[in-house]
Amino acid sequence: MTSPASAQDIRAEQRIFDILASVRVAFAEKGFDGASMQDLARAAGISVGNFYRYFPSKSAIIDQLIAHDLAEMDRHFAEIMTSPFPLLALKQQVSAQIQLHQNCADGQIWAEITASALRKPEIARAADLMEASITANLMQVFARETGLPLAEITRRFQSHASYIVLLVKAASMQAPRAPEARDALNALILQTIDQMLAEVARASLKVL
Amino acid sequence: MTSPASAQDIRAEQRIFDILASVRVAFAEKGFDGASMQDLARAAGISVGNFYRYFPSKSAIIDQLIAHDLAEMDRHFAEIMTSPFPLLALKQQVSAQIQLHQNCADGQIWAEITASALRKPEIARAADLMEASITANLMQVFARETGLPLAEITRRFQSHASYIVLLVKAASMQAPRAPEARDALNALILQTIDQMLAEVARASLKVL
DNA sequence: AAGAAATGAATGAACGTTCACTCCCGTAGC
DNA sequence: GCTACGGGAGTGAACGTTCATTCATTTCTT
Repeated sequence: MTSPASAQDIRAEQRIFDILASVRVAFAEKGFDGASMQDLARAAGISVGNFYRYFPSKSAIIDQLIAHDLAEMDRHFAEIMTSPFPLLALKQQVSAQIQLHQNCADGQIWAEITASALRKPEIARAADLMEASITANLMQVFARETGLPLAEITRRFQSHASYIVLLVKAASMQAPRAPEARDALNALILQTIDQMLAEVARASLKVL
Repeated sequence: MTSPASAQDIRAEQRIFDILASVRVAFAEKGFDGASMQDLARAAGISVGNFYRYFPSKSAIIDQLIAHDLAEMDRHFAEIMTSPFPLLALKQQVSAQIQLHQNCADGQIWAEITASALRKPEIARAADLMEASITANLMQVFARETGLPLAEITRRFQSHASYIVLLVKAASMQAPRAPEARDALNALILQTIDQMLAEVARASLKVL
């Protein structure tokens, strides 16, 4: 942070934070293309014109929304890393995320990001950055848990990390279904994730 | 089929088939909302106005596109069921699909369907129908392989089928990445699918 | 009063859809 | 053999609407 961050700036930042939270719902309901500026304005409770005081364009809103999600994800990982058993904390976090994402709008946003990342280079860049950040964080957790050097962890378990990301994303993007069917499916997904993490944990035992 | 299906009707059907194939690319490139009728017309090589001689509206095009995909999927399953070892044939089919979908536009279309199914009820209905059809087909394959009654198969392995569908979808929706990373990830996904199918196969051994 | 915050009507472009029209080809009348 | 004609195939300009964006204006805050 290079700026002095006056109280005014902080208030503006908080405002942007709030607006993004409101806007997220509108985007989830209608999609990035489908939601008009009117929709976003209505959702955020401000006028259309006022939007352009906070964001230079509609696509900038989307960019910041994704960046905001990335920051939050980093915060989660920071929490995980402070835990005495990071792998366990990770498991709990993941399990909670899968349950949670299906209830709030996050799954729809992820689906939207995934779809538009495949055709809009700018969003693809943001999505790649997010995946890279998450897998890098996972590498940190793995390294911490196993005591192995980061380079070796990366070489051996990068794909495991990518797979976990894929599974969490896919789980959150699920269409709503009957509770028992959803629970059974979630269980299978979590089982696979556990397997991946178990493979990582096993790598550390060999060292011990 | 109740209609006599004159030669003219057949030609029109073929025309629609061709148009859908062209339109699929345009939708993949710009998304369902992002692709304008002008874009679709250009992709199909016909005028905008002429489109409305074949489809009553833009959303009808999307509906028929999905219906067309479902029909093709059913054809694949019919092929699998004629094999002497359906489970093996299924494995090969799935493996091929995962490799293939990432190369052609199918992954982007799936992502688009997934995203818009979460917010447009009509598309959600079509997507549900597709998932139901695929899992039903998988149940048939499982029943054929294990010799167990369909009801028991469904009770025990419905979630396995849903999980396989989820994995194949997620695999095809992957953002492009380095070949070795992609292959490693695909291997993990296929490993999980193999596990699911192995669980099904094990059910039949208990009977023998 | 001064400046920041917020408004919503105005703007031109682009949207999905329609429609009056041309083109083409097989056939009937002469 | 030539012409007139019916109708399906195809066109692209025009329609009303909605879009993202701008800006002159008003409302808050201090």
